[in-house]
Amino acid sequence: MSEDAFLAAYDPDAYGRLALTVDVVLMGIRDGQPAVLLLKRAEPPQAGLRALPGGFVGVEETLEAAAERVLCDKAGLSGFHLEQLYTFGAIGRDPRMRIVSVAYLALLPEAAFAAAQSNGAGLLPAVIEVPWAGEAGGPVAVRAPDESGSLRLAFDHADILALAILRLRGKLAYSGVGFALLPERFTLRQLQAVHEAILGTPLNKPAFRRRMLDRGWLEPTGEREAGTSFRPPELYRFRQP
Amino acid sequence: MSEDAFLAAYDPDAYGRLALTVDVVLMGIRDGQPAVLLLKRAEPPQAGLRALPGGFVGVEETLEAAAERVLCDKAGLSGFHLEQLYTFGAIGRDPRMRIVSVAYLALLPEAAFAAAQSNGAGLLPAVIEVPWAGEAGGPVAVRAPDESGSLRLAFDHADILALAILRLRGKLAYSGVGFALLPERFTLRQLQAVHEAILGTPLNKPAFRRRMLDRGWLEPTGEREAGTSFRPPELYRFRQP
DNA sequence: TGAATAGTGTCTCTAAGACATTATTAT
DNA sequence: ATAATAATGTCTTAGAGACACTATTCA
Repeated sequence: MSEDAFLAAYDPDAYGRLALTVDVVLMGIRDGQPAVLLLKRAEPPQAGLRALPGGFVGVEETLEAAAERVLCDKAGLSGFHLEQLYTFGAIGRDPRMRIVSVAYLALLPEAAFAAAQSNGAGLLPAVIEVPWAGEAGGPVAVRAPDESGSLRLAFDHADILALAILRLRGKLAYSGVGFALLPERFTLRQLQAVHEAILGTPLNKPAFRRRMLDRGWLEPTGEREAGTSFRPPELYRFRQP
Repeated sequence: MSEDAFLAAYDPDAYGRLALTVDVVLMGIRDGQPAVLLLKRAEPPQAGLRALPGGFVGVEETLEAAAERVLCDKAGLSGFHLEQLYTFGAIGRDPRMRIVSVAYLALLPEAAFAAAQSNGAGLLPAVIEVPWAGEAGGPVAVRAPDESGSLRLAFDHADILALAILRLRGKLAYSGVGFALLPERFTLRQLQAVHEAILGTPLNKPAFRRRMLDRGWLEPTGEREAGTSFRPPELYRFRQP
């Protein structure tokens, strides 16, 4: 049957219902480590587990608009880097009903990440532990800051988070995503710290500087960081090449 | 409102309906050029334009299963490389109703690509013209083989196709996707031709051979291509490292 | 002046491009 | 032998890692 014929004969009530949601990975750097903002589930199923903030997609709402709405409603934020990750549609991923979820990744600079906690409806930061050295990915552990045990994530949210880190790692080298985790003006040291946190490995300082400067991504502001001790580093700005 | 509260109060009939489909980019190499299998739309809207094969996602059906069903129903094929590309959810992308579509990319070796024409329900090959030299992407043109004018694609299918090529280009260097476009046994020349067709640029032979062999992806079969003239090239097999 | 951090110079090593050369087969 | 294509050797160049060095500021 052709798509048209199917569509012409399609009766939405003849089949069971299928819901579409977005889940947003709100990621930032906290104390030099990758971190994510999670809700603690109050109700069953999976009460007590941490979950990514999410919401249903309205019929007259773009997927991206739905993700922005979640970012605003749950974290009180707007205007940050947002990109689609992947769509999760396993049959039993939500025990209540068939829910297909489009996962989004939002990147927050340190200040916005902190602000989301005060604004937000119960969003709590969790440190992302990255036990794998940087290849094909694998399971990801999260823990509450200053605690040792790892938190369990609801539904398939651990998979979503693992994909977010993986995507971020992959895009870090050839795209400007790293800058979305920094304030408007930043030092090269801060930029390198962000890259090291995401990649989970130390980087070579001269090579890193060369790469970044040769890319043409960095615009020197001429200003230097105030209030620091010793030689104050130069502040740079991100310039889309 | 929390996700749970929303869900508890959620009445599927209180809102308008939103449909979920999959659209599949069936891609292969034809006469040394990237090509895609398209349906010619018989009915309005956009009758006469070419469209990607697609179908609705069943309530008890995985997204990937839906894509495989399309691959089987429309092209009579099964078991080929299939990966999710992106989810398209713009409001007006389909004029009939709100349809969110999860795009998939299927990669077919030359034989399967040809077979899909005879098996299939009106699938026709179209050559993908890649006018951009290899950077950030852009509009993609398709034309019928042996004709010069470019075909118009229905809905947002040109965007989907552009993303498919872009994804393929990006993954070619560091993943084994290229092998999905070749038969089980192939020569290094054929492999290089596939890479050149996808990237749209000639490659250096010794460097290409070194890269491929050093990767550990290639297993020599010890056999050589039969029926060719002059020195017959060695046949290799893809081995997941 | 010394401590601490910012920033650079330089050597080496690896990998890719360019180009030429050798190898193998059919006629 | 010659033609045609497969496969390799080698030189050069670009970029990354390692490491040591210089530069700048505060106490």
